[in-house]
Amino acid sequence: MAEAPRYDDSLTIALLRAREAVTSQFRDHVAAGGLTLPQWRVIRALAGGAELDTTTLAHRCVILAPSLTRIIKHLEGRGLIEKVPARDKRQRVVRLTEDGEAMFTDMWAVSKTKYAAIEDAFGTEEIRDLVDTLNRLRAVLEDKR
Amino acid sequence: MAEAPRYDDSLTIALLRAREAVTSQFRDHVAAGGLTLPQWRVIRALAGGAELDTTTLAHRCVILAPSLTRIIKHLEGRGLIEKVPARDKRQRVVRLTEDGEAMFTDMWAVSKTKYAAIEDAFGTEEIRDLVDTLNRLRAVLEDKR
DNA sequence: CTGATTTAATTCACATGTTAAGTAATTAAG
DNA sequence: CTTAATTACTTAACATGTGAATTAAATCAG
Repeated sequence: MAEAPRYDDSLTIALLRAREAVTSQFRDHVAAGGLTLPQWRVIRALAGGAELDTTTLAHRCVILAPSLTRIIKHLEGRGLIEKVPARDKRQRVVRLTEDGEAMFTDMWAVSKTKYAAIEDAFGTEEIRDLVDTLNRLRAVLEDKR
Repeated sequence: MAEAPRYDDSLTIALLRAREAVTSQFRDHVAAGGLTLPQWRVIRALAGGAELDTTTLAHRCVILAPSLTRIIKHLEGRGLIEKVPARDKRQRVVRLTEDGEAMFTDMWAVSKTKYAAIEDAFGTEEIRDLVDTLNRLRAVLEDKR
């Protein structure tokens, strides 16, 4: 019989739980605006007039291309984003509509306070260190591939 | 126009990316065994003869109950896990079959080396600190609710 | 310029995430 | 003992995750 792995120590599990703990702080607020968290990440990435293609958006929002295709279709149908003509006709470039910018502005105000509450609870510097550590870990693993 | 949020600094994004970077180290190996990562987490949680109910399993594997219902059905259909009669007839208690234990033993050997490779690349102590930090963050946020 | 290759998205198929509603068994109130 | 409340899952419906195949446009080789 194999040794029983210790699961509480697992980096994978810790990351899953921490991600859930953090994102759940925002989920209800975002849902109140009729958005899911991935949809909100897209809105946020486009805020301030940015015009981004699908590949860039997918990377910044950490969403896979097939999911992003569906999300863009959804948000476009709701009138929150719109297509922008692109030189390269393979690309789909999008930006927020006026309604989309308004939606962002409304929700961002509250979202900021929720992020601030997390910083208050855990420590601003500790969070900065954590983000730095996570990014270094990612860099190391991506080099390994 | 709203201020453009800085996305690279976002704790949420950093967690998403780090989780993806870590889990992707295991995905191909697990897929070679015909399993998904959530399915593998269930196998792993049951390794060594453990008999666990759905609620415990869901918590340990960080899988929501509806997903776990499907996963259990799937793994049972493949003959990797089996039901165990429970006193409380509301509960669904499961354990690995012989095939399931064999599957775990085979895959765990390689999985361990992959985890060790991550520790080599990033530092065993750094990872322990990171896991600790993630768990403290989670504890703080869960208290806040 | 033509055909082969590469790139950017989309579509497809299936698995999981997520919330809400439903079902059956257990426990608690009286 | 009987009923109300709770608990443990399950089911349903929709959104996203994931890998493979497809389509269309741009680029490259000759």
